[in-house]
Amino acid sequence: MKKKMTRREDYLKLIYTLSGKGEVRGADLADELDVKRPTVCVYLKRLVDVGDIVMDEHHCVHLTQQGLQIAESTLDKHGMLLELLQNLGVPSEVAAGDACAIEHNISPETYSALKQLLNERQISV
Amino acid sequence: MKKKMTRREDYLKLIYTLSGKGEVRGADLADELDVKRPTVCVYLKRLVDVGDIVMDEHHCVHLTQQGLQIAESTLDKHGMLLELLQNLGVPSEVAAGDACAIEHNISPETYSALKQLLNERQISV
DNA sequence: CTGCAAGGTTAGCTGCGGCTAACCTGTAAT
DNA sequence: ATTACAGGTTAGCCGCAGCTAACCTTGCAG
Repeated sequence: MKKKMTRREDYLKLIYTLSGKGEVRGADLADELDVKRPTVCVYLKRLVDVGDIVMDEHHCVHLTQQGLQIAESTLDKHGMLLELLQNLGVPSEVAAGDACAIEHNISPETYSALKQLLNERQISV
Repeated sequence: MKKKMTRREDYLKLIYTLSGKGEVRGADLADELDVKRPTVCVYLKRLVDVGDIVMDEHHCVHLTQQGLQIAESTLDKHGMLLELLQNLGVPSEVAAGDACAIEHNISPETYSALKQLLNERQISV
């Protein structure tokens, strides 16, 4: 029975995003994820263990190739879902929340089907 | 911070479904949910506490009005998602799994939007 | 150079939803 | 009537992802 790291994608997505704005520290993550610093500290050690990130000598977080791949994949799903829901008329705020909730749980098949649906609807505008 | 009973809807859905086939016992639930009997036993006590079910003198499970409402609402979402995904070409098995994963997390707005989308597509066949 | 504030870490706790081992109970079969 | 078995329950454990309190380590201002 493999245990699911339910917040893994949330951390990696955020690290990816923050990486575009400079060095990523635990306190930043805690702030954005709305959890406390010790929680982040402990979780980052697990992400190091599974090979998603590395920490440099200044405690800054960097994605590994593996972490980068997961982050990009998750952000891609998130973006697709957000666009689709907005296209369907769901208010942006609500759509963002739903996209976050759904993105961790869709199969490749559903991803493809929804993406194609989005493409059709965008073309037909 | 209210703790989420993440499996609540799964239990209620299943109790609702099994109720149509006779008395519902804990062992049946354990079997279907793929967890052990003690796990079910403990969880059922929590469902009693929150007012979703009652247990009769023979240890059989019955939905309260509240539990019934949640079960029906969840099954409704599940059915809608399943139909939609199938309509979009996602294989039934996969669609069922995704519907299960998504049904717990969609907002009323997204529900409405997806339902309307489904209606449009069904009409346009 | 010193000291404080910001941020990292550790220890120890919580609730959730699992598990096993062990025990209790009630019905059905011999 | 006895017994065996199915099913319910209890106790005690686990890992996850939170928390607080307390501590350690900086780096920067003065």
